[in-house]
Amino acid sequence: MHELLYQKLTEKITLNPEEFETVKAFFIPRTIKKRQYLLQQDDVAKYLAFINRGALRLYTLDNRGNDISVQFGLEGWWMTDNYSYLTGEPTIYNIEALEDSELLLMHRDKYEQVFDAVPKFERFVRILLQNNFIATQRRLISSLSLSAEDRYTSLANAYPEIIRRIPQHMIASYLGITPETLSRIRKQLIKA
Amino acid sequence: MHELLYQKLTEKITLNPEEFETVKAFFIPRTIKKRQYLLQQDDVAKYLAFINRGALRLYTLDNRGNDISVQFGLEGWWMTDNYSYLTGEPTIYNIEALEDSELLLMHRDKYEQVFDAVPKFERFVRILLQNNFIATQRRLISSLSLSAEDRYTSLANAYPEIIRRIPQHMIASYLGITPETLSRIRKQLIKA
DNA sequence: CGCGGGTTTGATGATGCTCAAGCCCGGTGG
DNA sequence: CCACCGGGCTTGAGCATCATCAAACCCGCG
Repeated sequence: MHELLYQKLTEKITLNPEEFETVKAFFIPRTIKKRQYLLQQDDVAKYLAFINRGALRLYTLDNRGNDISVQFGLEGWWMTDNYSYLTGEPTIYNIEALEDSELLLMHRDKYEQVFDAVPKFERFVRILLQNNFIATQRRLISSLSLSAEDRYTSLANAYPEIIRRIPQHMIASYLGITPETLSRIRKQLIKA
Repeated sequence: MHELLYQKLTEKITLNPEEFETVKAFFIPRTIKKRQYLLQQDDVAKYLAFINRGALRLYTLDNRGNDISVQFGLEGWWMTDNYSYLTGEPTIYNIEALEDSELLLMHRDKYEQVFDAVPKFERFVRILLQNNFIATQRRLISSLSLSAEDRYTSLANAYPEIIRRIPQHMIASYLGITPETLSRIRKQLIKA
């Protein structure tokens, strides 16, 4: 159950067995079925989720009620609304399960405690935040400078797994285009 | 010279006079003239800059050579390429002065040392990174969901100072539109 | 005074949206 | 086991938004 977590942590920081056991004890395993929610708008993000198996989506609604996919998560990825999780303010996001999923959850009450118990874990979380920031900035630049087709192909090259497992209309909203446009782009690409 | 820095730090963390003196000693004052560069593509971001006076712009070139404004900075703001600054990898960005500016610079060699000397400062930097991430995510959502006109008006409402002091074609590239389109949008808005 | 970069204006065209309809396919109930 | 939904994907036609290209204008600076 915790092998993937161990692998992902030790990619970024070195942990001896006792330290890993300590960190591990802070996580609550939970399964969540397709279409269930881990977080809903106006609630506080109580959990930081590590995805052991399955697929999640973080999205929000714009002022016209359109659904915008902000982030997807697959095995080995982390999901939460960092802002709400860290500040305790209500969130503007929703996190839903797109497949039956196994999660490891860390409650926000424990957040400071883990850092005291295993200081290296704080470094890990900072690296995670940092990487999220960099990835979001790059995505912003592509959304400002690339055509819809280029944005799709670069997503498909970087994360083929996302294309395979995530419904198309959600990928469309992630790219900032309509489902119709994405359908036409795919048709174009198959011909070429 | 350091009043604005003091003010900005104490908005987020509490520092006693000695602690502030310690932090202050880590910064190098530097003036930079309009059109000079603080950072150029393929270099390593050696400095984290606090803007005491003036205006800076962080931008990059897309694959067609178009200039994209990623971030602006005015008095009281911080500028660097966090990725390059923290990892030591070469940057893909440029930072140029749009006005004659006064900066307070912290060299990346000192970065870990300040944290040892004044641990609270680390908290400050994390809050800064965090806020950058949240702001970038929000901007991504607007760029995916709002029209060019709505993006312009919300920027103008949130940061009128930016509109006043930054050349129009740079604001256009920040919004992901051409200078011509921005000119027409402004004309429209004046009529209404 | 004239040069040159930035902004404006106009005409045209491409990209992607909207609205509407049909299709495909998996899930549900008879 | 089959028929019938219903959601998601596709297709088409017309349209809005924004880009491109070209030219004129404006104004600060040398």
